[in-house]
Amino acid sequence: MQHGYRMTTVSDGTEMRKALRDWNIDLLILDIMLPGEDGFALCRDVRRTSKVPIIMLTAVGEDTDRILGLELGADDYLTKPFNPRELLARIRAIFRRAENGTTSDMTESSAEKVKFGSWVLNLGSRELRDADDVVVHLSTGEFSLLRALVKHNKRPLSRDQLVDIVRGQSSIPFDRSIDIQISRLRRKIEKDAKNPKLIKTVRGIGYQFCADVVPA
Amino acid sequence: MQHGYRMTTVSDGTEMRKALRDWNIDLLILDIMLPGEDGFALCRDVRRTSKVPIIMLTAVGEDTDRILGLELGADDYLTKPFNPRELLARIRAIFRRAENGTTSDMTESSAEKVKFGSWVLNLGSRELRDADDVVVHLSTGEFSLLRALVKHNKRPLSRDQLVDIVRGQSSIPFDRSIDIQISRLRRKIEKDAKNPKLIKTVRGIGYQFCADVVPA
DNA sequence: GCAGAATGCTTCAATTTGTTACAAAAAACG
DNA sequence: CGTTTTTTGTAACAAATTGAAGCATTCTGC
Repeated sequence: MQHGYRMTTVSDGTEMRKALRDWNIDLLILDIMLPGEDGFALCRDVRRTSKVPIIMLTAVGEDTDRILGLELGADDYLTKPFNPRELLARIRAIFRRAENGTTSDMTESSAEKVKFGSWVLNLGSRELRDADDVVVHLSTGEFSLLRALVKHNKRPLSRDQLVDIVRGQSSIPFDRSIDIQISRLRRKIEKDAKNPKLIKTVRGIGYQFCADVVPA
Repeated sequence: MQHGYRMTTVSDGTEMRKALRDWNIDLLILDIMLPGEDGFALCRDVRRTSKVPIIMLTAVGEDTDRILGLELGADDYLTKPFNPRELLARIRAIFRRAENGTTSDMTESSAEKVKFGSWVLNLGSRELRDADDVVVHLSTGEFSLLRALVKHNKRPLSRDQLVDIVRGQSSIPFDRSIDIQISRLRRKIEKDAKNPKLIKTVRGIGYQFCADVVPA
């Protein structure tokens, strides 16, 4: 324990992943110059599964490196040699920002099941159940779309964003496929597809999931 | 609009406070070397009333300054000369962190619902309900406009401001589209559209939302 | 009251979105 | 493999939304 923080030191990427899995890590300080794996690769890798704040640490002070680190998902960047007090200040700044937020780990913050309206969506088994616990079948695309909307609850998502999330690629200029999927999804989950309460259209922007989503 | 961000430039502390009051600022980039007030004082001052993220910007690269800035509540610190791409990366990093969180403004209790007159406007589900809890359908544009008016309650807003808020772009010289949207909105929410009580016209200026808005 | 300006509002065309029907693609099955 | 079923996307059209044009109305300062 130092300055109120408990810390664990690891020596390579494998140990890091183990620590992330076995402990509740609130902040990661990542040295780019690790033996074995490259720090950037590690950073990007962590970002795929977790939102844990990352401070990159390195002797290299080049702009491009710092930018690359930040763009890969690091939250801050510090160049060696650094003043320990500055590190501490940056750690505090990050926690101050995180205070508003939820838990940082996507894998556990996103509960296995979520509830909205009278529906329960099981994200693991990809099952959607109504109030009577009856499964409503969703196709792969419909489930992905719904998951994306639910995940970014109450935030309008552009068609491009949705295509990107659902299909993992940017869309062609006049792609209407998302509209059709939205239409199909609405037919399944909205009581009145003409007056959608869950998936609303934001004209000129895209779509927005409007219901409260709570872990269930 | 640049890189998806809309920005406003101010030249001193007074203007900054005005902008913070009149607009919904999501991020503050603060140059320490301001004329008049000291950047550090300003930073601490902003922190007293708001959680808006702050990036400090300065030519002084001394450790002590950077630490002081962070300890005063800045979220990040950038030394001039800086690479614009790094600033952009840091801005994105801050928003990424904030994404988990709630609204950044303490003064605005993150009220999901607001009440005015006999109406209840749910900002999350984009629904407007009357005294009998009946939903009155608003188009995307109507909702955006109403949200803008409600947000800047009791303050006259120019057409330019409204277009800017609603459509995220500055308007062309003789843009009357806001008038038409106002007209449509009045028809829906005013008891007597000829004698508007909620949305009043401020001749030569624009429009003003006059009712008391309270969290509900 | 009058002229000029600002605002209100109707009409209508352009754009955006919703949905149906159908074909292509993919998956499941034998 | 070929067949069947399911899923997905395209084309086409319907519906909703929006803003421009233009005239009506209201307001302001004489």
